[in-house]
Amino acid sequence: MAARHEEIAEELRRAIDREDYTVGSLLPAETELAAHYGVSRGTVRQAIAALTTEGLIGSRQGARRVVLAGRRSQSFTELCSFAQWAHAMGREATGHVVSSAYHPATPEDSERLQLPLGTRVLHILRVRGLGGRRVLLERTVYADWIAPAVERIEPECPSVTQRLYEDEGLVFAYGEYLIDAVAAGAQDAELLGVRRTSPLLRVRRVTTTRAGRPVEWSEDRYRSDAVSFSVHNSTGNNALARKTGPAMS
Amino acid sequence: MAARHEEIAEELRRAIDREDYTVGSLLPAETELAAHYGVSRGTVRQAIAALTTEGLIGSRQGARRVVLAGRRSQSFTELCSFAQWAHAMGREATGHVVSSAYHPATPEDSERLQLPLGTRVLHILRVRGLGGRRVLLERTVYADWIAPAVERIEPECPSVTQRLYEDEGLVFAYGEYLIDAVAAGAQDAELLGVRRTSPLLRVRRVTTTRAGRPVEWSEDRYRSDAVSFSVHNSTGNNALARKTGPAMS
DNA sequence: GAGTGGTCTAGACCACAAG
DNA sequence: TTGTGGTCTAGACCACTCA
Repeated sequence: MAARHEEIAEELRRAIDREDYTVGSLLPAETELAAHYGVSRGTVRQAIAALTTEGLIGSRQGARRVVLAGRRSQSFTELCSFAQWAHAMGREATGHVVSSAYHPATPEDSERLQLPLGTRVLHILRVRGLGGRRVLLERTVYADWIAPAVERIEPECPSVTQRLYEDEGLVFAYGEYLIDAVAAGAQDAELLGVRRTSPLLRVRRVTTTRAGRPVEWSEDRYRSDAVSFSVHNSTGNNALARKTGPAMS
Repeated sequence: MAARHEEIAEELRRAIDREDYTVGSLLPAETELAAHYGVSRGTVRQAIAALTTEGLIGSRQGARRVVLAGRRSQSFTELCSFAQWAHAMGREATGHVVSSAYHPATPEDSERLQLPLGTRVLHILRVRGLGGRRVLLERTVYADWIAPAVERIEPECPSVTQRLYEDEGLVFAYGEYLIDAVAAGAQDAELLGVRRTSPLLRVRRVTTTRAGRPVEWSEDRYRSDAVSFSVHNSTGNNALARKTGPAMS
């Protein structure tokens, strides 16, 4: 059973999706919503806070809240799991392990995974497909404590994330993403079926458990004609930041 | 005077920056913090909610909160304003208008800026520099109601955002960003001083006022060796989403 | 000036984690 | 079992927007 504030948040999202509240229109006052749902004002505010961080509505003291966007963003799970994302869109995801090997943790591995230098970590190179087309190259490094479970997964498994949840109860809870563009190298070009020097969208990410323990870090390269990323941002919720690249520092 | 919960949030951020609380360590309990700051538990929770959406700390029911990251993300203002971002890093930003012209709003303009089809909107192409290097090409479309104010700004003005605030009191409050990679075209290559087909990071964005009124939309192309973007995300705060590109739809 | 959201309190009960 | 965060309430006062 979900919390009452989550139910209310979900009802409001649906109402926005249904265009009961169109983009640019005003939401009812907190007190009206509280009366309508039979809850206290605090609970309504909690529901509304969720929609605010999702970028769906905006507010200013003294004025009614405004509907900013109508599209529902996907859950964190769908962001972490390529297969679950594909499934939510009604498409089929494939996965294929190109190589898999243990290496001692480099200083970079060590810092990102919070492991001692030299710990044996598992490097895996995967090609991921969407609807029959190769769209993504994943170069992933797994922490030593999860590596054995990853190794037990068959090479063609479409959803590693789901398998790690089913087999180990492992849940991804936090992620940090660094996004830029790179030219396809020889290996990228061959595995993705694009020309060398084609532009690719690169995402370097670290994913951790609910307890803050890093599980994996990965460098993902997407075909730029197949995938893009979207971010909602506001004065009250600055999840996105611009960084200088290596050539500027 | 800032709200008490903001002061507390700021103190906690500084404590994390100072490494009084190191990454991976536990935060004091809510009740302890409430007693320490002499406020109620609700106020502490409000402060902590801010750090949570910033991706600095994580929490699970029943366990103490965990410090997830130490780096402070930049404000929304610094994301919107290239010049203010540069200034915060101790660098100098430049701007140069290459072309400026009115055009009737296309269906695309009309939808993104929520204006009637055919409204005369202002198209501006700018090259932005950072520390003497050209790093960004902005192709921006301004809504009719702000265009006259934009036209009055001199072509070499380093910060359009700041001028619009000073002259018009205009504040950017919400943004939606769509990020992917493209190959540099002939004009891109010439204006940015890179080879044709070089990978560029493309950001298409719409920015709106606090009242939810769209001000501008822009297609920005960054030299991929100069700039990247970072996003914090979690189960409770999914600002980031993956999208299929045109070639997949 | 009326209405609205922002802030803060003080207390209650529950669900979950960890020893 | 104990402590923790998660949920919810009922009320108060303030700051701001808008007619």
